[in-house]
Amino acid sequence: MPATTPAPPSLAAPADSGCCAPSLSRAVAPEVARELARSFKALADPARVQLLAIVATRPGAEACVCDLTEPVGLSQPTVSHHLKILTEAGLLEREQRGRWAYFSLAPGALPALVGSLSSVTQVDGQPEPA
Amino acid sequence: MPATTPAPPSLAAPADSGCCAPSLSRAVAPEVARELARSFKALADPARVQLLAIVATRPGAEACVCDLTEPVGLSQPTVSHHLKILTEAGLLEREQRGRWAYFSLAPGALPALVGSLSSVTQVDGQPEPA
DNA sequence: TCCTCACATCGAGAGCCATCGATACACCAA
DNA sequence: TTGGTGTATCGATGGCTCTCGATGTGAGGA
Repeated sequence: MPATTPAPPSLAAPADSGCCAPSLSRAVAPEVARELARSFKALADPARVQLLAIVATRPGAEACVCDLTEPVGLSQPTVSHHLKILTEAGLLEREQRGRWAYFSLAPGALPALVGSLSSVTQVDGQPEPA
Repeated sequence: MPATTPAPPSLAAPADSGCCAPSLSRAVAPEVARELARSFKALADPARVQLLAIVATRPGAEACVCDLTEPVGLSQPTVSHHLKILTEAGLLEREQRGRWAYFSLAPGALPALVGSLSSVTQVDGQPEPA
């Protein structure tokens, strides 16, 4: 919808200045943004999304590495690498059980991430129906 | 909880095979995972998280490029680059208005992304209280 | 004790990405 | 038409990351 409004900037800025209001800014602290981005980076790989999904849909919601290499079609070191990233991001939990390392969804991690994103973008209360 | 269970794998697998069940897999289609990862990759940069937050918290929930360069502390070409990535990911909408390009949150984009993630990881119904 | 197995780490190579200055493009005003 | 201004694109560069084979590590079983 290319509205044909001439030039009224987002808020009450002097007509001359065009747009570029005085910069209220600081909508989100840089550290918060960095932390959020760090979490999303953990989700920014197809293999890791698949790993999360496979772990989540397993009976008991847990899986060992050998359960995961075949479905994602990657080598064992690579899968181990991705699992480490997911664990360090707090999305998975690791539990050594004998020779096997079991990975499970970290309870509440994803909802917390979603909540942070929502609060930062102010869409938590009103999910902006399409 | 480091349970000391000897070796009972996640589900009913033959004792000899250890773990590595027959691979039910296909918890999520590769294309779906790729698409989800693509969206999250757009959020996997602190500058882009900040941009989203700034746009969202602006009165009118829109901003032009010149509104954004200063708060994020990046050059105009770099901000333009990030905005393009967010737009191509469907998270922002671009509207040319005279000389200015206004960016606003794409309605429903973030909730949809959150929904996809939740359905893939099966945590939508039960948010797994910590 | 020795072997086997599951997993992590190491080191290397290839590709991707964030960032910038320079520049091109589009639009408006005079 | 000309000049000024807001944005997008281009090309280069440095850093990051995905991936693998090889190897190390620790736990169980014979």
